[in-house]
Amino acid sequence: MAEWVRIRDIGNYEGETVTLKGWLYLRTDKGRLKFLRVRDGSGVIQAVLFKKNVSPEAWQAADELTQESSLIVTGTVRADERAPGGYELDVRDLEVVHYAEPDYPIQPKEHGVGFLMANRHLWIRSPRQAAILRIRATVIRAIRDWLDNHDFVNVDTPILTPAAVEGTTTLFETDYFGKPAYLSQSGQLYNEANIFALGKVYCFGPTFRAEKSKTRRHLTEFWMVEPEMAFATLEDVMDVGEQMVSYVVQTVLEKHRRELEDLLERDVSVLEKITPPFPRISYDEAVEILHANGFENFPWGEDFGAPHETTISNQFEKPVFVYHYPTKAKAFYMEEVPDRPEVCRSVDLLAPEGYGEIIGGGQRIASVDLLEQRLREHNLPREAYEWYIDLRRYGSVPHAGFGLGVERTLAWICNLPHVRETIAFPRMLDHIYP
RNA sequence: UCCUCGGUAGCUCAAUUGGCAGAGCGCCCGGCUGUUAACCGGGUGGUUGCAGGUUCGAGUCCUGCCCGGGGAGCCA
Repeated sequence: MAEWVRIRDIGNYEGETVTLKGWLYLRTDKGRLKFLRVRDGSGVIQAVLFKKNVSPEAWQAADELTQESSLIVTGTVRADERAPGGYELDVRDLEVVHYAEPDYPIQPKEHGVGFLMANRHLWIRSPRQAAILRIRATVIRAIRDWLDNHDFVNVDTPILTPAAVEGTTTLFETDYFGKPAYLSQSGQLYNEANIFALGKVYCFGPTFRAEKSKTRRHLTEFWMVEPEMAFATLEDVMDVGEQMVSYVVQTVLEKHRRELEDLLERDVSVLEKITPPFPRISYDEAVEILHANGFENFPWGEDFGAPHETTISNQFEKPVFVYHYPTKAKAFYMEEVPDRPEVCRSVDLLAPEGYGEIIGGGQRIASVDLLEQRLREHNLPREAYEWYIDLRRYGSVPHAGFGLGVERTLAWICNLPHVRETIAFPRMLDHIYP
């Protein structure tokens, strides 16, 4: 057998005889000539069989190949403009590992999303879905690389959390040795403890929200990276956010330009513009934009819904930071703006093209008194927060952080209609199979 | 939870005013040395989501239920 190579690297082997191991994606017979579209997880290539060039056994084997059969092919790599991808394999030998049963449900044609989701375990084999999953891996790695290279320490925060931190209506409850426990919605509060040990930290893991949300932007289980920094302010959050997001986008462009253009039909020119700095506007300015663009009656003080976010982000080519939200519209731990307590030092980053909020964060309350006041205002059980209050009692510092949602970021970069395509097995309201 | 659209062959869909259940793809058989979701010929394929009702007659009309898509609300 010749050297086993990956299809992605096939251009390095022009004129050489190589072996590929993969699955049959598509077959076209033309008499004594067969075209086999073979994929191996790294890419797809067209293998060409001429009857006169292979053994009768190999020809017979190829004749009986069904879609998704696994196979090993050996042949010569040849550049050919007629082949998708520019290279094809002139097959000399073919071995079938397993004949797939002839009723593989997913055809290379249009299918409904309900059918595809029911067959998600097979759908991920299609080139477009596999490309998204490869880009997802690049996004995650780029995030980690950027943070690791900027002195952030990765500290894992717990997924099982104790009772009733902020009400249980949006938390998944589980049984913890006879007591209720809840799947984590965020690692932020634990991150705030970790920065006092390590300065700058991040956690990166799955988070769970039991919200009855049924939109293109919501999953019940999704992945979030949450950096947190000691001796930091709202402005530091925006600085880090725009640097990190830009690095992620440019890294994806560098590694996946061809997949973005060919498989995802992404206009990469809009991604090329994603470089620092990002526009920064206040909540007040955002409300003015709404008033001038069809939402004349939007009341100051309300949080933005999806149509509002889209209208605001459509004013810009880059993601836009919106800061200083009304204090009442945000979480209890947000630091207030000096001399203007009705707004807080919070920030959201809205992705372009209507993809919504991909970052939410801000500066945290540093004072014991203000934190205790906020806990009372929000009717939160003080005993559950004793440890959190301690952080303000022993060397409190200004600190800030944010969370970035992997799936929404990926949906935006890949220009996907729905976040369900950004993860291999999405968990949604009413969908937990397969 | 609310609004809205939908459910017909394995898939994507059609079926006029209530009047014979259809096509393409897939799959099976045959043909073709450059196909790009090939093409040509033949074959295969149905509890019209479920239950009830109106009617000589229901995929079509009515009632209830189930399931799915899109959106809203919700959303550290």
